[in-house]
Amino acid sequence: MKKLEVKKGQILQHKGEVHTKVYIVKSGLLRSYTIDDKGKEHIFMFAPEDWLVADSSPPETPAELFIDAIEDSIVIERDKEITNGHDAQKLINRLQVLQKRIIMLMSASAIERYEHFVATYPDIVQRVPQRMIASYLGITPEALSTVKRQRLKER
Amino acid sequence: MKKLEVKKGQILQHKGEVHTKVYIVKSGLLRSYTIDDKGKEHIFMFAPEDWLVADSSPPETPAELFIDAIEDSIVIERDKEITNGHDAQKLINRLQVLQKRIIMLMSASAIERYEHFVATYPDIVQRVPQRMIASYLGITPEALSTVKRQRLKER
DNA sequence: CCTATTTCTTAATCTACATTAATGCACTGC
DNA sequence: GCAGTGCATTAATGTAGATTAAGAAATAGG
Repeated sequence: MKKLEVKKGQILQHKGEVHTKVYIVKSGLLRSYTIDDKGKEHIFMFAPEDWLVADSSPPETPAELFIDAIEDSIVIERDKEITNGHDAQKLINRLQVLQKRIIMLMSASAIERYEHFVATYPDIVQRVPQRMIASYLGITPEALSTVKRQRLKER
Repeated sequence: MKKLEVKKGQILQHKGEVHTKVYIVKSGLLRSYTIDDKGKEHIFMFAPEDWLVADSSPPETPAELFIDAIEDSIVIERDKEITNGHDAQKLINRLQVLQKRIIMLMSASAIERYEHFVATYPDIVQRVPQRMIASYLGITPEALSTVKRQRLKER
């Protein structure tokens, strides 16, 4: 359990690593993401202040996610093993977030996903480049551009 | 904490209900799913023997998922509150499953998702109708049909 | 500052999957 | 036993979003 100061762009965890840690963001902004076999990047989550980022794989198995800093950040690094009762609630919160995300990905169009994202994470929209939002939504930056244009026309 | 015997097709939980329970499958097969605003059904998870199904929303908020039985089943019903240390590991397992599912949905094509599903849940493929597999994969039954046809040609 | 690199936008074309519709098949229940 | 309903498959057509390409705008770094 130690405090880290990370610079924008710095990588905290690589895909494939074992015994990866849990990161609690005190200030700044982190993200977790994968790179698939075609070399494409897919953002799994953003983690602003007070959020927690970690790969959900068990400590002994290789991580599926990279974690890096989108802004200069201060984070607390912890071992995965420490799971007390207080954490159980946090785990359930995370489950809920992931459940919502899956339902979104399965049932909503690009426009709907964008609307939902803007409504749910208004501050993050301002802080990250468009291409990362596109990556989070599961679309290309070009598609996000058109979505935003259509949105403007409709008012 | 009680034992339930449910018949094929019986609904255990409706979307919108509060204070929903956790179900542990002893035998048979359950599924959780949502119905979107366009009236379309999307299967969130299958739960065969020894799996656990539940909506991840906190007990007081309305559930997002329906849960019903695909086969006659025997299940244990439990309250969500009871979360002991032993459960923490189960929660982490679930997180991992959901994390994998999100990455799949974002990075893999229909064919790849089907291949992965067959490889990961070979027994479930045999037990559920095609349209439910399609729904789980996030595609239409028609698209699943073509995927399977292409697969046969390639051998 | 000024240049270089990355990011964003726009438009043209392409493609995976959705939609629609028709047909054959299995299961169900009288 | 056979009508009725739901399910799987096939094929024709439609469409959201991907890909490709090129220019404009923003950012970074010396």
